[in-house]
Amino acid sequence: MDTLGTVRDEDFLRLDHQICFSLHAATRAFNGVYRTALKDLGLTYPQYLVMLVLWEHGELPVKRIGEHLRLDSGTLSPLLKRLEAAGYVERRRSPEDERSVTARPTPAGAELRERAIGVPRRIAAATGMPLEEIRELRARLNDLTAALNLAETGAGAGAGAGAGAGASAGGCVTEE
Amino acid sequence: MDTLGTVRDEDFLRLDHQICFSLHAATRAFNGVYRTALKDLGLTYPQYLVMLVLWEHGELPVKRIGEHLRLDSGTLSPLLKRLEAAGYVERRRSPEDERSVTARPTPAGAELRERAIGVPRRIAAATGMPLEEIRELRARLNDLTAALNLAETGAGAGAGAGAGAGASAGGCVTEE
DNA sequence: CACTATTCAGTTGCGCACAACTTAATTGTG
DNA sequence: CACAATTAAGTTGTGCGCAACTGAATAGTG
Repeated sequence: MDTLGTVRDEDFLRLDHQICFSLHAATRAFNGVYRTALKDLGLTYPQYLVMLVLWEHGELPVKRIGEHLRLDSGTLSPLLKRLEAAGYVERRRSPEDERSVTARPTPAGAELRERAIGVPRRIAAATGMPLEEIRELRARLNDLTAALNLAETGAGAGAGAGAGAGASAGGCVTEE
Repeated sequence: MDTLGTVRDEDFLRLDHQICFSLHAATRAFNGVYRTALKDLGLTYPQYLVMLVLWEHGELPVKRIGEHLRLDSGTLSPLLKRLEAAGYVERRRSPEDERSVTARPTPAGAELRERAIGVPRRIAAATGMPLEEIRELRARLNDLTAALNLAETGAGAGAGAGAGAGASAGGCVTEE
């Protein structure tokens, strides 16, 4: 098996190109498929992610939505404003903490879920992958994300094994 | 093994949430790590991708860069303008086809490669993955991207096996 | 040759992502 | 209680990604 030490920097530049670009391209390909699938619903893909969270949890403070999706208020505030303008979401200041704003689906937003419920199946079909493989890939990506987030927030080079990768995933993605 | 037919739509909504979000999150985590790694060089991650292509191929028309990275002129034109403003890239109209504009690294851009050559190793270390696993993941993502692009550009539901997925990847990513 | 169709780069407009900042409310401490 | 530190949302500015469009150059057709 290759180790980091046996590969020349030159080769790394090429491999780097490939892995990071693959991820980049896969995400944009996913976005493209979602874009068409969500066009009828009038949702963008990030808006859809927010609605998935709200459908699952009901009313949530912006902060909590951000924790589920790893997004900050700079992204969520205008996004929620647009969802509110579209009539899918209601926002209001929390009575017990005036700093906090909670969002929840309106009746129209709840109804939207019925229309969105066929979307994931179409996406899964578009991947042409069996569910088992999709799950496997998901697990791999979660490990990767956890390792990268870990590496970025100070922890050493983290060069060793992939151990501990799964640990820091807690609280990130909505776990199953 | 699961097939698409044995899973309820409800469960799909949750799984969908997870796989597409995992990809989304992994890409942003990658972006974050690159952002810090590229800060010294004054490059963003997409600018780095363009420089990788130019370092490898020398002078290229905007069109070709876009084919390598799956980006259109709407994204590349302003990006190349910024790279030009930074002094890393030269642009000029092609003499034999006045519609075409070619870009190539300036001396400063070529010199930048020497400073960038350590970046991929740091990224690889941050993933905490052995190279074999990275390659495996990359292959999986390329299949996924190919299938999604295929599904989007007309071809039927593409629900069947993953067969043929690798085919349409030709011409997309810079192959090894 | 004239004239349409295509190709390529660039621009505009919109939404997302993120850093940096502002404002307001709450918490903690002397 | 007063006052600093923290927390939550929102705002601003920059860059990417993409759809839709413009304008110029080339290719193709009668």
